[in-house]
Amino acid sequence: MSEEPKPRRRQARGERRIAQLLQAAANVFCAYGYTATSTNAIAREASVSPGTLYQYFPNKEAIAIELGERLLTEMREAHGQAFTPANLALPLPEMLDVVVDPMIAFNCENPVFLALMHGSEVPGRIAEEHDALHANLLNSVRDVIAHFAPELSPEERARIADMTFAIFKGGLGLVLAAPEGAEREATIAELKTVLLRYLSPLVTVPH
Amino acid sequence: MSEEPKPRRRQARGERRIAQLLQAAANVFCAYGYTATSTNAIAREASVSPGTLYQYFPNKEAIAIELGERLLTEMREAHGQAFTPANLALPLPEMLDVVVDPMIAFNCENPVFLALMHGSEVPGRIAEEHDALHANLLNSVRDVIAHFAPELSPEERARIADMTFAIFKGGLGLVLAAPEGAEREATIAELKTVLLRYLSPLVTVPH
DNA sequence: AGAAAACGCGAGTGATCACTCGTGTTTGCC
DNA sequence: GGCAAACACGAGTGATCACTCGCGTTTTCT
Repeated sequence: MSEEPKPRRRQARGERRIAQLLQAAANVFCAYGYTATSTNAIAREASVSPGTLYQYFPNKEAIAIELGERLLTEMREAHGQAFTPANLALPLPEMLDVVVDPMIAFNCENPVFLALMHGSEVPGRIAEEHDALHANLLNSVRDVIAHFAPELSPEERARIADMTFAIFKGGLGLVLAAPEGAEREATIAELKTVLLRYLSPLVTVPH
Repeated sequence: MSEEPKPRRRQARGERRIAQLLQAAANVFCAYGYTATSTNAIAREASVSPGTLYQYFPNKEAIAIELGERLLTEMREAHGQAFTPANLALPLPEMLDVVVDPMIAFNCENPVFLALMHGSEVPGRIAEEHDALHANLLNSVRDVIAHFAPELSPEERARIADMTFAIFKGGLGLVLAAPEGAEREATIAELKTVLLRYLSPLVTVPH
């Protein structure tokens, strides 16, 4: 039961290669999907030989795992910053702004996140972690809804949270498809309008 | 320029095999996705040898094409029945019922449709046909919105139609994920609530 | 400087997959 | 019944892909 069976000494060059390989993997995963992407294609995108790739990752799945874990960590940070008690106390329209904007921004900067998390073709490990994150996000949304409409039954709250999240995911796809600039901003505004119109009739607590 | 280069005489048994193979393909595509599905797996699911499969389809892509075309034809029928002038003249809540219900029903009966049309891993031919269908559906939605809110600018209408469709797709995923029965019905009702609350403030024409 | 270890390479290897082919069986037609 | 065509089979084939290995280069440590 040794704690560190492989205390591999890694040089700065190695860390750079890993980042470079993960960036290349993100690009090709984004373009062709996980299954259709070959490890040689990742190496080529990174301008590196296949052998070099396998110096840093034991197999193809590990690349997606590492990429997924880094993205999930970032996502959890964005999630934590978005769903703070202070933000939750805001009136509904402002609350939507401070919760939706960071989530949108994260996905705009990391389009591979959706690509990896969405497909059912991803390795099991990521799917599990994604499910956990998904459950966490849903719980946060449930809490928000409970805060604005405490008299709803848990079943109703759960259903509304599911629907709210589904709307967000659908709108997110539109936002990512829109060209950056005014059109994207308009799409984001429209998404917030949808959420506001859906949720505001539920509010029974004055702010 | 002969019109029928291969007037293959097909027996009833052959037609049955084709249907059987397409059904099997639908099952495995649905479970594992197009890319991860092997032709041998399709043949096995259909209790048939690989050679038999290739008697009816020239290659793997052709299976997805044929399946996709049959589904698209059915979908177009459902679409045509849903967006009739008579239905369009209904008040908004009833209009939502008669348009949303057939679309939901089709996707519940053919879950492989979403699986094939959604992934970017599908062969190009289906993606093209799907884009065409998508554009048609969007146009129909735009017409509906123009009917209820004629004073909106075309850009606004387009954006609202895009968002409406995105909401529907997101909600559709939830509906398919819900177990059949009361829970699914409740999810469908919730989806209609979303659409109603989003669209009703736009209505400026009395019915 | 010199040794050890990390880095880097790319042809090679075994497995898997889409697809074929030679052969045997069933069906439709006279 | 008998013939031709459609149907059915499954081991085999070439290509592709994930992954390896032997060897040369660069970095780090003393």
